Amino acid sequence: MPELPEVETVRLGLEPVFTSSAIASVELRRGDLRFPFPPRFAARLKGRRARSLYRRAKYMIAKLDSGEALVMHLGMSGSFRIEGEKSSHAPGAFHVKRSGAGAHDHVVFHFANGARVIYNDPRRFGFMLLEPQATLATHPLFAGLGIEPLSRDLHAAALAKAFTRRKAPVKAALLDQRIVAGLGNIYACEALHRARISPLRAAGSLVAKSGKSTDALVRLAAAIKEVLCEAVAAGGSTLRDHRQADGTLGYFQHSFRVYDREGAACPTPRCKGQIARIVQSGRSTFFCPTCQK
DNA sequence: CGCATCCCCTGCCTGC
DNA sequence: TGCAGGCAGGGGATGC
Repeated sequence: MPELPEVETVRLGLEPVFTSSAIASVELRRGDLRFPFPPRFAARLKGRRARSLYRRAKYMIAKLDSGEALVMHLGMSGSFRIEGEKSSHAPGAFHVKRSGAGAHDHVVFHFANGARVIYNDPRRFGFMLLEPQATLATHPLFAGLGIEPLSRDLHAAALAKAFTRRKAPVKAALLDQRIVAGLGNIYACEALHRARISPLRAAGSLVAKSGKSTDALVRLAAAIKEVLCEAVAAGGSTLRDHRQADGTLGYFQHSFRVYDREGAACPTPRCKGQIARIVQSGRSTFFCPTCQK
């Protein structure tokens, strides 16, 4: 389920576990997810401790005290859950699940303090890698990544530069990881609606002749940040509730203005339009043909 | 090179 | 009730 806000929520939940205790052992329940696990995956993690857990696009990266980086991607259906963690919430309660392996539990990290982090992924589009920290930036998965959408690097001029002469629809351009890294299908739709830009417009048509940015790109850059920030805040709330550290959608899904709302009235004030669904690059696009131009 | 299509895999929902 | 078909939030490979 994860898009960037969900990955960020998962990262926030996992960070204290990964950085406060060493990995005692790792159980692999199968040899591969999307890719085979790296050679000696469990052995290279045993005894290691993470100095940090950060996010780039939709990747989570744990910097280990061995000099290696554990890279984790949730794909379409990956999630983590935490078990066996001491909680200040319910002192004395036996809330620790004695679960046997659930279906599709593929990896279990056992930590020295007794916590377990379990990776579950029915579709197995997720993956984990172990790479030297020093060369991570040049790894094929990371070398070509575009602008981090929640950073200061995302602004109208940067979008103008990236969109110049691009004939692909702006929706496709927003999903291109080489342009904006980590914006997924839902939030691309949501951002375009908030910016009142049609997903069908050629990306290059949003750039001024001079190559400079336009009002539309100013709105788009702001809309991307705004919708992601709101979703991260919503995910963070559910995390603080201690209900889901697992990356399923938080209640922000109830705030979608267009995604999965085909046929509904456009939520833009005074707009009489109706949300439409089309397919672009093989993926659903939801938008309002009336107010998105 | 830029862009569209297809595919990896499983689960869930819809319609017959 | 069962079953077939379509669809899913990611992203890489392929081919035009």
